[in-house]
Amino acid sequence: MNAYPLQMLDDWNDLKLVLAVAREGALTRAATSLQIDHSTVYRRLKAVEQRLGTRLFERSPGGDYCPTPAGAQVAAAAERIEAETQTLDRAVSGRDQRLSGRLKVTSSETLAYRMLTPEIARFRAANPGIQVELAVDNRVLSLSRREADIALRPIRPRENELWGRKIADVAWAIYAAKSLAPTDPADPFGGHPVIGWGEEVNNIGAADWVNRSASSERIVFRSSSLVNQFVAVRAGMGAALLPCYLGDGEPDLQRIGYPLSDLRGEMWIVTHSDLRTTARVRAFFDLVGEGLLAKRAMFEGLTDTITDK
Amino acid sequence: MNAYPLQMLDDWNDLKLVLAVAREGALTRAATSLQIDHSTVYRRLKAVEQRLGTRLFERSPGGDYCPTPAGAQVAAAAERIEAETQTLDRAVSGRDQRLSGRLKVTSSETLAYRMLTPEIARFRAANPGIQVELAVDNRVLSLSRREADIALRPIRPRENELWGRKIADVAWAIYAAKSLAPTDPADPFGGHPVIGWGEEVNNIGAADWVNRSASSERIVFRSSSLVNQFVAVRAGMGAALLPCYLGDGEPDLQRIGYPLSDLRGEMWIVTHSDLRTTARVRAFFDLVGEGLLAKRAMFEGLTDTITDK
DNA sequence: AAGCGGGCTTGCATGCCTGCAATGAATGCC
DNA sequence: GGCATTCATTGCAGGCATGCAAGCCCGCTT
Repeated sequence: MNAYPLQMLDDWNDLKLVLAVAREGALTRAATSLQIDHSTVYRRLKAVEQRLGTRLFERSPGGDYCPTPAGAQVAAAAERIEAETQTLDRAVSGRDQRLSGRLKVTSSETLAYRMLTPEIARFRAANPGIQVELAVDNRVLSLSRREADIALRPIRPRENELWGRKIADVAWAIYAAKSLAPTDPADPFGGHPVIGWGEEVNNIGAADWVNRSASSERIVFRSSSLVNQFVAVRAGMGAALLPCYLGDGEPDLQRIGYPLSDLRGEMWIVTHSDLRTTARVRAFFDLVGEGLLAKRAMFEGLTDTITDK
Repeated sequence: MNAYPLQMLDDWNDLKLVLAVAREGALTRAATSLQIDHSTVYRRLKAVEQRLGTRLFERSPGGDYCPTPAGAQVAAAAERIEAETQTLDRAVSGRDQRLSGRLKVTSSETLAYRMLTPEIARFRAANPGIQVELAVDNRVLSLSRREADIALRPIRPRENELWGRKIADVAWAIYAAKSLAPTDPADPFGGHPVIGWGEEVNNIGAADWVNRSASSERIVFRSSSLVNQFVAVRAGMGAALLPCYLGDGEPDLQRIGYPLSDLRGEMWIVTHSDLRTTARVRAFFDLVGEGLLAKRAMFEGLTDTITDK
């Protein structure tokens, strides 16, 4: 004579499962997103539908799982629950005072390539208990969804649930290999062939500038990766617009002209405000933040002799 | 280089676990409420706290688990999630068009004793695929929390998330054993000793009436169970106020006086509005509802010869 | 003070769930 | 038209969480 509710959904993980299938539209993709096997998804979904007595997805041949009204309803609820757990996850992590555990950092390619790795090495030496995971990704990973704990970004964060500090201004300049003799001092690119961004790249200040300043036929090599552009410059392929912290550190390169005053960006180190009290996040902010701050001159293009004139 | 969020709470059932422990305040009780073993709760909670890096409960000796701020936060979120799943559970059950599965019905003691069981037998015969579970409980089980699918209640439902139909008015009268000779025709209890409710019973119309109408010393036997009172009447212990559907069916009893016009109640069959489209709920409403409706005269006290005068 | 009882903690064997791998089916592409 | 790819489905073996049972600690009672 118990009064316990008769729950069909007594396993809350089933909701997660349904959500994943609804999002991905296929068992296999849902499985990879959940980091479990296809067959498990298949069997558990079957069990859930049987228990509920309702079909949650319409199976099209070719493996297309389209949610039924019931399935959509379940997925919607699961989505709300997911948001709840994400908030909770950050909140409880904010109480974590251990200097151990995982720490996921994301940054742009170039920053990782030139500036960040030595700082992380220092951090690791000081905090051997913390496993650092560096996600180099030119996409902006979501700190709210906890795709990373800390981001190093070339833009000032707008969302006010984020929290961070400015590292430095970022100066940009044109670079070419020293072995390449300038042919036209009046041209911003020194008369060299130009290395630029992919045609499809928009809304990035540097890419827009290059597209405006060099005619399409001058651009002999395009890459959406700044590191690739950098390598191309070093190989003497032409001139490219690079952040000074990337170009100045390379002895074989030289600047063509001064840093471009209208391209100054800002480098920020950012976390979610819920995580700023987490011990390992704070430690990273302190150590790496200070380390990068010490290299401020590098970011701002003040180390090169040209600017000293 | 995955961009998957780093979730500490990747197992949503952990939230359920924490909620249960927070609610019960002890591992053992939490375990029974979850219908799993103590040791499992112990180990899983330990694992969760370790993964989160935060203590969720303060252990007092003597086994008192008091939530820390973090634990309270988790429990609060879990509570919201629970509400979400309960809503969802009803919603998806509302789509269940099978005439199979479980069906939990709750009713008062007396109704089950006298009227309901034969109806359920009829229902079972008509729907052999449905397992009926009858929770006889004088507490009002929550249909919203899905402690039952269907309730038979002696009061008109107030909450507008509930849905139901009125079966009949319920008449009450004083009954005594036929073997007991009435001593005082002017007294509502015929001069007999009185059988009444426990002193602590309030807010039940019948109980209040008896307490008002009979002095405390006249009441020779008290029980919070109407069925017990009924048995006592049958044993010749005295007179009691009983619903007519309970008293009239018993050949050894006789009414003392007419049904009390100021105690007419209403018998309702009720479900959650989300469940009214569920096939097995609808079937129960149709079959049992009709069956009880056919016995309306019994509820309204119209079968006894006294009222025919 | 000693016995008792409730609740937490831990070792051990079982069983279920999971991952793996093979099979089958369907679509798109060359 | 055949091949390659993607996805669903099912048999099978291993591992991990679970339940069971015993041990332990603490507070309460007599």
